[in-house]
Amino acid sequence: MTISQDTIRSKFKACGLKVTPQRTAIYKALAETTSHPTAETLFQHVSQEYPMISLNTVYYTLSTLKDAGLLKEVNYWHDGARFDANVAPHHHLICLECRAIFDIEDRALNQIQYKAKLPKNFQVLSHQVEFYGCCKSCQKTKIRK
Amino acid sequence: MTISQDTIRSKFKACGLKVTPQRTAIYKALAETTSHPTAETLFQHVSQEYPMISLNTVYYTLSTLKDAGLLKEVNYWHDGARFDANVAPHHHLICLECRAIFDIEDRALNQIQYKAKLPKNFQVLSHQVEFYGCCKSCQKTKIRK
DNA sequence: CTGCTATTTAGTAATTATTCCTAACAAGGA
DNA sequence: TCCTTGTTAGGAATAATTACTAAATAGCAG
Repeated sequence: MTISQDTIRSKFKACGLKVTPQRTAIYKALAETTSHPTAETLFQHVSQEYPMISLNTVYYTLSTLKDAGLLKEVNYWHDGARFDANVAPHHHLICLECRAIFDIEDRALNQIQYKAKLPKNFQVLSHQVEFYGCCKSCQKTKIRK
Repeated sequence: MTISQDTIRSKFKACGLKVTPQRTAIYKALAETTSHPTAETLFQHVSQEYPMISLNTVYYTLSTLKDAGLLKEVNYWHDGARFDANVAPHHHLICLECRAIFDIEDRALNQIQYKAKLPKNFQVLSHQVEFYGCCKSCQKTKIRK
């Protein structure tokens, strides 16, 4: 799948972002794959066309595009592992403000594996549902501001 | 909530793990909280009782207990962020072997927020379902071994 | 109870992913 | 065309984690 320069241009314009070659190349590379690449992978890809590009620029650009809503991080959490001695299947509420994690026990959520349409050639071993939002105490803090 | 030394001892024995004071303290700290702490947080907590403990030991222990199935990582992914230009709600299949990520579009999964029993005082903004397992090509590789 | 061995621990160094800082650069409006 | 501000490149700094190694110790065999 390809995406035209014009399409990218208008997306950037709509977000008030300048249309630079590097930014365009990074977004294009991401939009034309379904492989959910890392920053490093994108850097290597874009480096072929722009050998002078810096990894820093890739990070900066990804951050900007994310703030603009043009991309998402699959794994919201790439910093600091978080551990849990509760090894039974359960799910989580995650506060985007303070990064608190709350448990959810819900039988229906444990069963979704059997209700969703999943490809047969992928062997599913477990699953986990993550709800993102704002916890009770952060809601209060926000109002204060 | 507290967990007895004996309970911990028998859990370790059942997994063939030696019962050491440090390991016991780390597991106890984790099992007695629902806060999903980081390695650093656990280190600080256990340091109060064992001032000589090293952060390294905490990592080693967490890794060992994880392999033994006595704990889980909430955020399987704490390394390398992965990006996606598809900002529409969708879900993922994640291969635990090669870390490949595949998209799942499933209307039912998009709706689970309204079916699950969630606490009212948490403001949910979005959610994501992650299925973990083994992708097609890694299944083949495993058989070869 | 004693000694042996493999596992575990602590300490240090190395690695990886990411962010910070700054000066040069360039997109796009005036 | 010029200016302003956002963007880029490069180098340094930071944070989380892993690697390496020698000393310590749990738990088994005798």
